[in-house]
Amino acid sequence: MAVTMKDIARELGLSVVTVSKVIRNHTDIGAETRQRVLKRIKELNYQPNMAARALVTGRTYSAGLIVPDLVHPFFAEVASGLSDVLRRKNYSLLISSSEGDPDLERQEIKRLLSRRLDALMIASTQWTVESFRRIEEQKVPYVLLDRAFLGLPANFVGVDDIAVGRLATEHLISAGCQRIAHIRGPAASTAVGRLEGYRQALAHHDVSQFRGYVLAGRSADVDSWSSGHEAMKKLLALTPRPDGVFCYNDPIAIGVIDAILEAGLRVPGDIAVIGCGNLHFDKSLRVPLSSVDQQSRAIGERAGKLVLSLIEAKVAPQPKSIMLQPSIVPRESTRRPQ
Amino acid sequence: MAVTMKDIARELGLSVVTVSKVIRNHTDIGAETRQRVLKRIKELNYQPNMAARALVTGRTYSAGLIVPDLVHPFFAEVASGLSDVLRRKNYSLLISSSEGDPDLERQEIKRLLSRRLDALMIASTQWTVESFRRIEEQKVPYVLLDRAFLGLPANFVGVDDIAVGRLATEHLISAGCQRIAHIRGPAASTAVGRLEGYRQALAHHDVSQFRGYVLAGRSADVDSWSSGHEAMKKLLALTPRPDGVFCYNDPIAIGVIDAILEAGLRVPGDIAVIGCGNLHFDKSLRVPLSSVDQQSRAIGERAGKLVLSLIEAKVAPQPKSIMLQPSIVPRESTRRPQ
DNA sequence: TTCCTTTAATTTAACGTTTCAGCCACCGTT
DNA sequence: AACGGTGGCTGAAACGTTAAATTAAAGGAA
Repeated sequence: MAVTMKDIARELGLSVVTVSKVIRNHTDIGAETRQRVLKRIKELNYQPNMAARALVTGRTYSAGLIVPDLVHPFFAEVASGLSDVLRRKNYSLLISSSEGDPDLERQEIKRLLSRRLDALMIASTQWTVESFRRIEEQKVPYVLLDRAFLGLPANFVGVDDIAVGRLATEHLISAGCQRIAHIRGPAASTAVGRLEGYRQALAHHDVSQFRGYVLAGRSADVDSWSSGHEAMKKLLALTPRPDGVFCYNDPIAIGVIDAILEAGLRVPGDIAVIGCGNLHFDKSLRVPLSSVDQQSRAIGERAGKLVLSLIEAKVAPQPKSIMLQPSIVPRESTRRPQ
Repeated sequence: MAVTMKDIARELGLSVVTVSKVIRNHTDIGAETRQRVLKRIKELNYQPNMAARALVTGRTYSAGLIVPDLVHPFFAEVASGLSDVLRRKNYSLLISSSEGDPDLERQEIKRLLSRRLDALMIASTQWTVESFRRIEEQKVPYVLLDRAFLGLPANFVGVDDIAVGRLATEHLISAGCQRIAHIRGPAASTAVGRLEGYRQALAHHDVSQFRGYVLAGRSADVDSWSSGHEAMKKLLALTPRPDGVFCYNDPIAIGVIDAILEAGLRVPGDIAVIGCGNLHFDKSLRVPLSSVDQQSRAIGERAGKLVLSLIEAKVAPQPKSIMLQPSIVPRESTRRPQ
């Protein structure tokens, strides 16, 4: 079917090995021969068969990425940054979605492992570390994205979630809020970290903590909006009523704002709101939304560089944890006169 | 390194072929032998080496997707739908981004072809059909997504763009608009189709067309917002001023709305606005945005089914063009008292 | 008994590369 | 003239699998 080295070698009266060496830029080929081969390669539009190459070298020049949701802007940006870095080094990227389902995720890990990828990157929705042991057995380097696992010494790239919680809460405090609630995310490390940062900030600045001020958004990513909307209705029923809300992510924050407005209150006048994710359209919302930037794209880029270095390394180096620092993007939803 | 068939065969005193046949469910294996093999496979967590399999069968069980921008919700949803369909049939998906750059796209096509993928799907940013000829030469089935090429009889899955333009424009007409402007997209088939639909609707309903009412957004996807914002400022300077604007996509529409509000006018009171894409957050915008739903996810799913059928087919069937029908999602930005 | 069929396995050869170990001719030394 | 080095190339083997052809043994029909 497609052109092979053998075809080229036969045509030019050379051995296959010679052609192979030209392609891989070996030095022990004469200038004239090299030119002849290159010329013919161009003419025939020859492309090496990566499957064959992979078989003998054991390297596929491709990496896998498993995310819970491709459509979520955070993961889309991570994927984009990643793909950018890998492309430059001639790596391909296999992307698959776990749909937030741990079983599906395990299955995908298995599938990707059977493709003998050079590395795996996973934003995991698992509860246990069993899958990762599997990966380690196969000696495939892997990097956890966004969500870390306590007690699993693995490579990790993500944002510093404690800092996220701390910055957001301090931002509300400096906007003059006195009664700050938090709508937290699901039981992953990210939500735990942000909650911890929230607590730290309140404690550090001597801001009172009230009963019932920390609520869990129902289901994390599936329709965050209604999750935030519901939670905010509960918060509005409390006495004293919060005057600031830090939300696990932006879609939740949007639901929260909608609930506040529906109740006839103003944002940020009565209640200030901050989210996390810094989505593109935050500035065009009914109330432009203050948010914490998670450095999504940078996470992808750093992860890309990290896996490339892992692949190059002959022996597996000590696992590395890369924590990126978040930053506040203030907008209308927290702009209050002091 | 990893477990191979040879290992299993040796341990059980069988030939490699027997093991291979068990894995592929061949009938000519005794029940007892089959059980022994399966048991050992489980225990060792054996996974077939896809590279080796691909080498001999010529099929990689993977497909490639090239999009201009992974972060764009439209392509993210297409990818998501696609990945869903392919996963069910045990296919993997290689995704790469062309960043909207035709040269990069050509390069990515080359890269993916050298991986001997079973099929390719491309939302192309090219001007010429040369790349596609290349793909045809290699006899790899491919499907164009979203953007078609006049005179290239290729498989295509996308929305009916003329219908998009027609529906949007008719929606504005039925909202009582008399002077309808259009901010069009770049020179791809999608923008051409939507413009055509806009023209058809105006003609069909005897609505006047005014000089300067069709503007091109500067650069398509790169910062559509400011593109829409700028264009709208030009439209506001015209006499007569438009009372309805149909925008190529939602980000442009958001920029348009912002420009209108900045000018001290009301949406939809003074000017109604409709976009295209039906993005998730449309309902939470400053002015909830009416939009045309493009069926992004369905496009991905249909494309997935189409490529699967192309892969199964022994001879390349007649190219098939699948046009999905768009639908209007009315919201505040076009809600006008008659 | 002999011959044919069926079942359950095996042997051999490919797939398209890379790796490794040579080989040969030529050159400059001594 | 013999030697060693070097530049430029080749042959054989391997990577892990599947496809095609073959064999061995057992069972059934004549």
